[in-house]
Amino acid sequence: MQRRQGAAQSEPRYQQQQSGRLERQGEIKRDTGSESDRQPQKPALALFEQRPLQPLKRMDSAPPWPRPGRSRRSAPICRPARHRQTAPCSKPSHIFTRILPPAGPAWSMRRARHMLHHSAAPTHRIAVAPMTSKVITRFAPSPTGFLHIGGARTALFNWLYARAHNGHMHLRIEDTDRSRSTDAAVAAILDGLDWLGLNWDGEPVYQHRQAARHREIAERLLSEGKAYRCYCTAEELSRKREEAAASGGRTGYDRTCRELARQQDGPYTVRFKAPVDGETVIDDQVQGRVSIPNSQLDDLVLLRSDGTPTYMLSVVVDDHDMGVTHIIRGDDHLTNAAKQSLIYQALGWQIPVFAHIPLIHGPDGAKLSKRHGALGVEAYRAMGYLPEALRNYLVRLGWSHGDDEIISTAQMIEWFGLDAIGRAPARFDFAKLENLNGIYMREMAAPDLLAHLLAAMPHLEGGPELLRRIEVGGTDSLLRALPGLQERASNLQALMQAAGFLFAARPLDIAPKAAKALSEEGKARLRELIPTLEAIGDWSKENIEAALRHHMETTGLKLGNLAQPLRAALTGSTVSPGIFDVLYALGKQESLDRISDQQAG
RNA sequence: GCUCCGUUCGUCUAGCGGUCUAGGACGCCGCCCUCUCACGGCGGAAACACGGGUUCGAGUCCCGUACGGAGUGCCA
Repeated sequence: MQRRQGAAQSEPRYQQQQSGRLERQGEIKRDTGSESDRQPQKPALALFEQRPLQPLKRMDSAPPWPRPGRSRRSAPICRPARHRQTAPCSKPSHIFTRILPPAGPAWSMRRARHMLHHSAAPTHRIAVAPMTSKVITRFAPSPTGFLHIGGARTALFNWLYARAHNGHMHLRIEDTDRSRSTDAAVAAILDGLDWLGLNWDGEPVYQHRQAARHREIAERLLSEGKAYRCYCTAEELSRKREEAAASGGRTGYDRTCRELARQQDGPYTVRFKAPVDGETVIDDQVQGRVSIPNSQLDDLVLLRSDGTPTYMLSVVVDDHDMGVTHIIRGDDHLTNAAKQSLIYQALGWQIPVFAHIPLIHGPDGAKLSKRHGALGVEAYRAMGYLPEALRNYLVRLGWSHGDDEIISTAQMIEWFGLDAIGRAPARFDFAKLENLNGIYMREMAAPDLLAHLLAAMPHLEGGPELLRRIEVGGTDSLLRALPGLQERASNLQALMQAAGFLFAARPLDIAPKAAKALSEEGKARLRELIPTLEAIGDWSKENIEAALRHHMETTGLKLGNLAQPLRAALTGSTVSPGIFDVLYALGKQESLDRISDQQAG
């Protein structure tokens, strides 16, 4: 599965183990009540002893059996070990791997950026264990709001996993709750994924359209005696729940209707007949082996009293029908996985591989709320972040590959694996995103950055207006200014604002601070400079700089004395790219005109 | 309440029983570069939640405590 290369010789045994593990998934351990009948938990050590003895330390390849997870309390034997660096690389090193010193001092960011800039798509795919079936993941958002950042990361992980295994990622819109689903939300999700570059395979599946199929499965369960009709009303249920909560008892359904002898009149829901005792085990690729007492699992509702299917039924049926092999989703679904396992079993269907990833928290450690960061991805676009930077930031939230920070999408696909996902929730940190975005912006070739900027401008604050001005003035000056601009901005919004002076109407508005530089003395210096500038034939950066430096030599001025008034006159601000760059970007005529404006004013 | 999950610098993380005097990144502080602002370079402060246990040896394994999170719907 998410094995990496380097352990080919131990593959068969691993496979065996793997399938054995899969079979155990979702199994129900019947609790007979008598101590002697109870299956004793096999200690980890006993399992090891059954295996051929091999030295545990310093192995050249990963051990063929799963090793204990980090702090798995229930059963520390299920999680495939992380073995990232333990296996020797059999394939030609990837560029990043190659330049990473094994244990040396930190390599410079400059070097990282260089690599980022020059890295090509990997030519060698990682060797993965042969799959019995193609990997199919899915992203299944409910269209009750925008695509928030946590959902975006879930989508990313699913996308990455599918791409890494040459599989497919499907998109399913979970809209079984018709009253809360909106078309606008669906559009926002599609648009958000599109912007983030997370393309899905095939057509999106709209869950509510499968309702007939879901109902059919519920009927089947009913006829097989694995589900039953429940005539309790919603009011009764909520009253019982409140009472139970008040008395500190179990809050689940009390199973009043489970053993009803015959059908009654009136509306009913269809409930799943869940096992009452024992426990359900799920083998999670991230959380490890988790067992949940069946007493915690309810006789959940499959069909509402109006005949519509609930989420719990729909996911199982759809995931099965869509051939989903790996379910990667937020760990708020962990207990659902147990419930769903029971349904899979009742239906005799193969249980997919589960991977429940921890949620993203806000800066204060609490669950993300709209107040702090649970913005839709379109908000990140509006703040001027690059999709590839956001992807890089997101993938590092909970997943890591050694000390690597700058990870191109091609590298993510090559390196991504479920085994390197952490179990602790991460907090969202704008400062780091901003930094990452700046790195990506600086590394981008000017024409590419220009394309990104232009595409983002309709979404930026003040972007549409500037866009109109750019349409009139053309992008030539912008393209010339970009190299100087791009290393001064860490998001497109700031970049756009910094570029604003290029398209400002004459005479410029001069900021108060800048006005100070345009004292009488400053203006006089500019006046003296005019002939020098006029004399420049070929308006190239080199010529401009040479002319200015010559001018300083003859006048005895320092660059600082000249640059600030010039900057003020040219940009109306005290902050701008290097003054030679500004002159070059603006062009000869515009530069001279702006200087003249100040002489008049 | 019950069930499940988690806890390494402020934040994201590396760590797979000895190589940990705990590494990297962001942020912060200082210095350098410099025409402004940035970029960049160099340096610094900063963490194994707590208590037991296992072991010759624990950040790493086990148990407990504290704290945090999730679930506990005719929501998804």
